[in-house]
Parts: sequence; C-alpha cells; structure tokens
Amino acid sequence: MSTGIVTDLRPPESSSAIVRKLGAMTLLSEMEISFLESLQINRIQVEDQVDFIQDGQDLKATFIVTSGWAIRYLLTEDGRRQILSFALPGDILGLHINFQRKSTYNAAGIHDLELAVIDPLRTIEVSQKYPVLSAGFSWCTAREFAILGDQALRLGRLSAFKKLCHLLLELWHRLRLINETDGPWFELPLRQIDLADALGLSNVHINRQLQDMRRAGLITQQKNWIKIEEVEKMIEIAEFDTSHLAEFRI
Amino acid sequence: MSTGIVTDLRPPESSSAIVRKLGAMTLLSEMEISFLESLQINRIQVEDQVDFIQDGQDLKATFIVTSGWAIRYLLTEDGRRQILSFALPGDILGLHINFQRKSTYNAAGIHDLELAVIDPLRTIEVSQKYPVLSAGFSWCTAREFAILGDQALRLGRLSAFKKLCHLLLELWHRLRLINETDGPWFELPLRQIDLADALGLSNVHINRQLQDMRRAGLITQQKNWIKIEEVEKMIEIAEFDTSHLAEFRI
DNA sequence: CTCGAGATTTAACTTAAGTTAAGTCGCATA
DNA sequence: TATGCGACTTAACTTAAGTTAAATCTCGAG
Repeated sequence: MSTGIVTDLRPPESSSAIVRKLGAMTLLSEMEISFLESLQINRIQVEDQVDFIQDGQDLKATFIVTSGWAIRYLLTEDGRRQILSFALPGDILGLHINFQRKSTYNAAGIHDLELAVIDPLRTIEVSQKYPVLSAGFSWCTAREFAILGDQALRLGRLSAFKKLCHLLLELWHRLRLINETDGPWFELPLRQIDLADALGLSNVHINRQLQDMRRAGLITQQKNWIKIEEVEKMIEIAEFDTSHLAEFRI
Repeated sequence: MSTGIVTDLRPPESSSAIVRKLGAMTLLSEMEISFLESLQINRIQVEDQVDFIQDGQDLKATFIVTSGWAIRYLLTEDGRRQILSFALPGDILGLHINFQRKSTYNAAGIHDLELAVIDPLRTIEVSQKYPVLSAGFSWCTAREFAILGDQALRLGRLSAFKKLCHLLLELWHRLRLINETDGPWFELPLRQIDLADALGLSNVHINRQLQDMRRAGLITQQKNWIKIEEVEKMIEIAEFDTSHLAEFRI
C-alpha cells in the first residue's frame, strides 16, 4: 500500500468476480490477486442452454464463471430435469475432480455465460504456493456444501411458496456478495421452467406461486429483473438461515 | 514389496474404513496407511440420535467415521427434519471448514457411531506432505458432491417408490466399497422415519412404499438387515446411475 | 412374565401439486 | 408491419402423498 491510507479493503469493482468474492472474506495481496487474474486468461463464451459439462463424460478442465450464470443439473430417463445449483460469477466448477475424471452432473449456460478455462494442475499449484487462496478455495467448497444442503431442505421439506422465497433469497445473498445486486433488485435470467426444475415443481405451479407472491406484494418483476420488496419479511416466511451464506471478514 | 508377490492390492479388512475406502481407489504406501491410522487415534462414541455437530455452532474439529453411521440434517422452524446425507464408515465430516468455522448443518449419531476426532490443522499437513492422500481427500469431496446431487435428483424428481429404491442402491454401493455388505444383504440401522426424513416423505408413506417393495419381491428385511433381491432390476426401476459412485483403481 | 415406550401398520379422509389443454402475450425476424 | 415461436397464463380435472388417529407389534427393563 504505497499511499498509506486504506479507504476500502475490498478489491475494486473492476476486478474479476472471484477476486471480489474471495476479497469479501479475506484480505488478498497484490500477488494473490494477480495470480487469480492470470488463472482466468483463457476464456470462452457459452450459449444459452448449451452444455459445457456432461454427466459421464471426461472432465478435463476446471472452470471459473467470469460473467453470467450456469446451471448444474441431472436428467431422469424420461427427460425430466433437476437443477442442482446455480453457478454465479466467481463460482468454480470442477475444482474437485475424481480419479476417473468423469463428471457426475451436466452443466449448461444460462443467458450470457462467460467462463475461464483452467488446467486442473494449476489448482494444485494453489495449494502449494498460495495458502490464503487455498483456504479461500476450501471456503468456496464449504459454501457449495451449505448451498446444496439448503437446496435439499427446500426440495424435501418446504412448500412450493416457501421454496420460491428461499431460492430467491439465496440468489440475492450470493449476488450481493459479488456486488451484482442493486439494492433489493437483481437480474434473474431464468425462465419459469428453470425455477420449476430447480425446485422440483411444475412450470404451471411456479406460475401460480409467482403470481401469489406478486399479489402479496413480496416481489416485483420487470423484464429479467426482480425486486424483493421486504427482505426481512421474506426471510421470515421462507425460514431462511442467513448464517449459511454469511458475509464477514477474518 | 518384500515378498515380490502381490496377492491383493487392497488393504486388509483389519485396517480402518478410510484406508479401505481410499485403498479401493488407489494404491496406498505403508507410510500413507500408517499416517491415516495415526490421524484416528483420538476416538469418541456417539449415542443414537445425539448431535455431535450443530447448525450455527463452532466446528472446531474434523471427524472421520470409524464405525457406525451418522446423519447430516437440517430442521425447519416447525421441527420438520431433512436428512441431507448419511456418513458411513470412512467418510469425513468437516473437511472443508469455512473461515467463520460455524457449521451449516447438524450431525447426529445413528445406532452405534464411533468417530475419530482430528485437529483441522492436520488436514493441511496432508496437502503438504501426502500428495496421494490429498488427491484421495479431493476424490472424497467430489464423491460427496455426487452423492448430494443424487439426493437432490431423488428429492425433486423421483416418485416415492423410486426414491426408496434409489437411496437403498446408493447405500448398498457405498457400503460395498468399504466391504460392509454381505452379498445382496446389508445392515440398515434406520427407522422408517429416518428414511422418510431423508427422502422428504411422511413416515406413513414410507411404510406403504416399503410394503409395496416387499410385495413386489424387491427387498427382504430381517431385523436391521435388508436384502436387495435383484440389484440390476432395482437399478432399472430407480434409474440409478452407478457411474456416480463407480469403483475403480487408477 | 408383564409392562410400556417406541416403532410399525392400517384405514379414512384431505390437500398440495401435477397434468392437460387451450388460450394469450411479447418479441425477434422476415 | 405481419408472422411465428417460445414463454407465460388460466382453467378443469386428476393424483400422489400428507394427515390424523387408532390398532398392533416388538423388545428391553423391571
């Protein structure tokens, strides 16, 4: 720090999403930030609804979402889809690769997705040379588990209405961490059928519940954007546990 | 190898479950095996249905299941329970700890659970000194994700009957890897209400479906033991993807 | 052997969500 | 400006699973 005055510990908005994400949890050195940026040199664009990882196929690369969203999902034999999780900017896919290097899920782009493609060997480099980033990646993994646990709770034990509230709150909290919310507003690039497949419901029922939510004054939608009218009230309704996605600095 | 003749690459049955589990995937050296055993010196017993990890509380230790089963679960405000996953012998809990070191789930013992309690710092030692074990732990993590993904598919998109078949197949495959099956038989230390809470169903409905399965000749139960009469047929019914839990050696 | 708590079973009834099908809307393209 | 496809909406009807409650089983403690 040459100026000697620190006005904001967080990395600037211009930095990549993963830097913003990890920087929200711990102070990153210039070296760590530039290493993270160097990981993300090789980029690809993925079209809407196009797979870039396929269940059962070789998974040779690790990906970091640099912008846009991705979905991880599974299919039943009759073609029904279960979305397992949403990958948002700064999220890592394929960090833990099994010995067989076969994927156990599909992943596809949503709307406009841009990915950084990384040689998995470089993640080993992280654990040897960058202990802070290594801890950061471990935190990302713990976070993924927390998110998947919440997804299981939603799928198994919440009503359709609460499922929707709970998922919207998860997305809002995760997007806020990487500075991609505008107050109570955020961009939701999902069709109703995507919400249905994430929550184990039919598209018709999602439609009914969304209308109930609008009528109850809980949300407002405009194009691809959605506003959560009263976050606290919705947290109450959905029994959302904010500590699972808590923001803080060590 | 002093004898020069290798009769069986797998660690003997006398070794601990995590050695059997990792040994099923890769050849472990004597040093690696004895390190794993040394990790598991400090053991505790956990009573049936008693929590050893609590949602929101500090998580200061990493655990390895040495015998018996554990459940990871969440509760809704009105006390309904969603079991996220079963931890079987050789499974690790709390491997990835977030910066805050707060748990995002509860964990409790089932039947007779014995755990090894480990200082989380020792898992860092693994990544620095034991690259094969480090890869093994990474494989464990990938496997946990695959298991949670299958759980989400079950909860969101399978019928009650298929849910049950699918879960029983998962447990059979996982137990077989650590040599805890007896052909088509395995010990199932769960009450019907535990199955219900794992599958997002009511205990009454689990009872109905179990009876249908018995009548269809798919399973036989005796005390705490269960037999899958025709694994292949059940795999077909449940649309179970065995490659998600594939056994193989590198 | 008896008792009692917990677990399982059974039945009657309810309900949340699914299915199907026929609209309507919105927007990108010709 | 017209056209057509995908997304959304609405309604009527079906169904899988939940709820409640009572009966039965099981097995360990006394």
